[in-house]
Amino acid sequence: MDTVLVATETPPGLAARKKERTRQQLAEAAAQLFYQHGYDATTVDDIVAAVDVSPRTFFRYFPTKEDLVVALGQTSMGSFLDALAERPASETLLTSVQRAIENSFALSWQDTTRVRSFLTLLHDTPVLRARWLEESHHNRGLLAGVIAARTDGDPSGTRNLLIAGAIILAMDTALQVWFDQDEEDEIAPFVYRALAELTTPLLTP
Amino acid sequence: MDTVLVATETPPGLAARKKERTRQQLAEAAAQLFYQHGYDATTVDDIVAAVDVSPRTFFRYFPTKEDLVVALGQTSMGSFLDALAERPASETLLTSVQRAIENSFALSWQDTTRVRSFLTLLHDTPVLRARWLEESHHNRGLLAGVIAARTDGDPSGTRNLLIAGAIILAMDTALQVWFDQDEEDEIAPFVYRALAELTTPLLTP
DNA sequence: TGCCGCATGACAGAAACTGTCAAAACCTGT
DNA sequence: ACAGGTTTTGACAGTTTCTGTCATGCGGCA
Repeated sequence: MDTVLVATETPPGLAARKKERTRQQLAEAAAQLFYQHGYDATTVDDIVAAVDVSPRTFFRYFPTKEDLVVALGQTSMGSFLDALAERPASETLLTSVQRAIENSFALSWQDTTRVRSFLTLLHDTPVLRARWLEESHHNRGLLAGVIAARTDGDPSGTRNLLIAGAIILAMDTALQVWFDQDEEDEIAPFVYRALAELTTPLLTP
Repeated sequence: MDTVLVATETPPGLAARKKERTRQQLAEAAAQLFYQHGYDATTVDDIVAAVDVSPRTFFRYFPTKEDLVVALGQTSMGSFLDALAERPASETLLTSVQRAIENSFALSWQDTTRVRSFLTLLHDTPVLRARWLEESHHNRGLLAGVIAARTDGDPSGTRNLLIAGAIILAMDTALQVWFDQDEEDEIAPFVYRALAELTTPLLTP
């Protein structure tokens, strides 16, 4: 996908590595503090104090405090879209989606306690939930693009937008239902079940 | 539209009316300013100056500046849920939804320029879009409750959540598509078409 | 080593909120 | 119409999030 097999590959360099490290440290510190004291009770000053950078620097990494939720929720939507794009258009979209999930989300769903922590944070922080929904909305657009490439090629067509939305909806709903039941079962089956149930939703009397 | 023919009716009282009036004035002033200068360029001070109340008072009516979007987007979701709840469970959910829409949303969708203004605001103000999505998320929960009452009575069941989500999804998508095409056609048909297309989404190869 | 560029820190400041308390407006009963 | 109780409002101080700006410093490179 990007620069492969070039011998003189430039390994990110010290500066780039340091930058990525700071970003990770900020996200991690924020996660701990959020999970411990809650989102509102945690100030940006608290976060930067834990990493020992200036508040100004924080906002160079994250445009807003809310945007941390995108870093914390780093599910592998990118890999999912890549995986889906590579599935043959000859198979059913439903199976393509399932295969793509197996090679992307399924991995991040292994760590159920991590997922549960994140969902808990979303559950009782409306402003973060809003920001997360906006992220889902964005991802829906990307997904519509991938689906369009399989079919008629129109990423703004009603049908493709609907299908993309439905897939995101199934994932969201499945996570919600998984979250509501307290068992620490695997997450993936919930998603597959939700996807299956979507195929005949509005018809029953 | 208000207080007709009842002599001894307790008309909300002077205070209550004044309060409602202030709320409306704030929302209206905000709408004008937002549409004219944009959301970010409009400060709370600007809004309260137009209505001549103190900034502190504004936050007693709207917890945050973002919450204005709920007042501006006052589509008749309440009436829709009421109307849907009164439809007989014997008819298809799809037709129940259509009938309910005819008696609620269809009316507010008449004013296409108003709807377009609102959608434009949502379009280029991510933070408002996020807040609006959160509102939709909330409404989805209410809708799931109404649907549950028609069927198995479990508002947290996967199926009911999915169906509720799908209906909201159809509306959202329809509005989006209507917004993207520039014609000032009626909105309702777009929604009905989206609802119809949802009945067989994931099956095509 | 010396130069360039980008990341950082240290301000100052705007804007969105929040708590608190006194003044004003409204409502109730006489 | 008026007194007393309740509710709403305004004023003020303070916190928190976020932004512009500029000087300093570190990493990259000749």
